[in-house]
Amino acid sequence: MRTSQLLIPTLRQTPGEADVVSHRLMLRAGMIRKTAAGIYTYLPLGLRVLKKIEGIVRREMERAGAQELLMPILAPAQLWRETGRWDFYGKELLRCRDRHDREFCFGPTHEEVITDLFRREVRSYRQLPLNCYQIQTKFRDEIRPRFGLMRGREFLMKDAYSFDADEAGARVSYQKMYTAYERIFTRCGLAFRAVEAHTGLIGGSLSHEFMVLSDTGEETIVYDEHTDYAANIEQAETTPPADTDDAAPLPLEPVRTPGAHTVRDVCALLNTTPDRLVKTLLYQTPARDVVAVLIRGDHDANTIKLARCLGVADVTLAGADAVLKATSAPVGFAGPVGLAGIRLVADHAVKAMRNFIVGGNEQDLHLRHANHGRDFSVEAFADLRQARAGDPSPASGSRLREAKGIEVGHVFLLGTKYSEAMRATFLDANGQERAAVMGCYGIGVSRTAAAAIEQHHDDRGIVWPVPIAPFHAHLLPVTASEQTLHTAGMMYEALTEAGVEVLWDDRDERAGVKLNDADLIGAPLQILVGDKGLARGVVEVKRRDTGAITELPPNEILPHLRNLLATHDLP
RNA sequence: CGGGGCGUGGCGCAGCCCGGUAGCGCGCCUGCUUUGGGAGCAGGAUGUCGGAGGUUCAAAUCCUCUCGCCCCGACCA
Repeated sequence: MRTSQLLIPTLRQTPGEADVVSHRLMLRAGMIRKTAAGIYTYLPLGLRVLKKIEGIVRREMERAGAQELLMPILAPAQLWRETGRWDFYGKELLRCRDRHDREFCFGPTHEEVITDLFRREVRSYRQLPLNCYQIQTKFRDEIRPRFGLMRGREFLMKDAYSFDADEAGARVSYQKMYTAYERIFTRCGLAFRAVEAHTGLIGGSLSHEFMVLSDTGEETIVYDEHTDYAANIEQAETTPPADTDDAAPLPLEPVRTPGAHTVRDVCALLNTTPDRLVKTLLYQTPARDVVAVLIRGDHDANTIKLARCLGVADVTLAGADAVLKATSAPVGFAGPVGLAGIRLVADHAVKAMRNFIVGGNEQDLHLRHANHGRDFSVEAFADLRQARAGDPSPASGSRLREAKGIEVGHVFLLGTKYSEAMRATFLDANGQERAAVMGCYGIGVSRTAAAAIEQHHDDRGIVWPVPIAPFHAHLLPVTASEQTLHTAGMMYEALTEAGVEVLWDDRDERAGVKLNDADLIGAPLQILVGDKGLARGVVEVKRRDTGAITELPPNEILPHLRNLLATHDLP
């Protein structure tokens, strides 16, 4: 296509709203423009990239046996009430009413709608397994949209839903999607890692996230260098210390700790280290009950694990007044000894400790040489802390490492959560009615575009991987002579005819402007046509990634381009 | 929702503290010269200073309210 006929409003300066690389470059390259907070218009260049990613996703979905359909963007409240998510999903679910005052929501995900379709249309096990997907705009009313397309409110997503007759079949479907995702992100040219994940608002029993590795990622993952083990840090299991401290119990001893309400303060005052302390954290459940959890001083609590252990939907850190009420002390002095009337659980690292320091449930008081079993008892020891780099890997025991990632895909084995709630059943071979076993599988298409830029850029602009580049080649006449323009025109026709996606910069601009825009836009190859080269009968093919230039006669360029575009050493 | 910050021409910003009727760079338009990494000269256009109210002889500037946006946090897939 010709630049003069496309809306590609490149910017020299970065608009003030953009902070992260992908956001900045997408604005500057004229790919997107903001319409409202977290809501963007895709300009021609941006849309071409989305279409490229969609194409890869479609091919791999079809290969894995999924079929495409398209569900509505609005869903009736009634369906969401059936699964309880109308209330449970919270403010992220954008709701509206029609002229008859009927309630609807903008679909943030489509389990309800697809399950409704399934229960209406599928009767027999003979129709299973079934896997349907769509590529559609989703809306989630995020608390804080940010980073451009990385966390928008409106975004493009591929979501797939599988229905199987039994758990074993569902696991096969899950594995097929997992494999398809690996192929998709590999084909997009991304360095990624599949990690064990928690299931959040979607629910289910087994889940993996596909993380594009990038320092700007919002997620932290831990991984084992020596095995396949990798997990979202929120999900990663921790193992209890191998050795139990076998010191003889010493008598419990109160110690004054004026003003020391943090682990650090107490350690400084008592000349010890955080791993000799046990902090008592108070949380509130949705039912407003206060619960206490014991965590070693150098560890952090994991609220997802805690909520799971307590059997509640979620927990939030208790406020100062709730702490005062439960412990009769200000924040910073809570302890398990003599703490009555509330549930008390402990991280399994605490089980191995002896003679540790705890809060005294009184202002400016701590207790030394506390021991569980003797001075207090807990309801349960469990994995309740956040994993961190250096922890032993659950797979090999070697030390876990940490990395940042951008979640671009997420697969869930749902089980029968939705099919039971919505009575999505079928008759099995014995004529028995059974609930379908489901899985669901999402890919953030627009987020993938942003993640690709985070991973593939330099200080001049975007460096697109070939499969998702908006154009393969950028044709740049760098002089204004008749000869140059004529040659460029001929090459444009010939290359386009041959199926190469060429963006022809036919603007009346200086070479510098064109070259800078080309670097910004980031097509993998640039074709420079100018008087200098033509005097020797050649044009130049320049790789965007390495800057390497090859000189060739115009009529020999096609095979060279094809070769470059096909090789994997391009980004 | 808590904390911080910002709304001044298409973009980036100054001016605000200390009120006197708006300026710079880039871009845009015209002409001439230039033309292989964001040209030079000359001329020109573009601003309800986010909105409403108030104080004042006078408000971009001070006060109140309001809308929008960005960053950090809480939150989330």
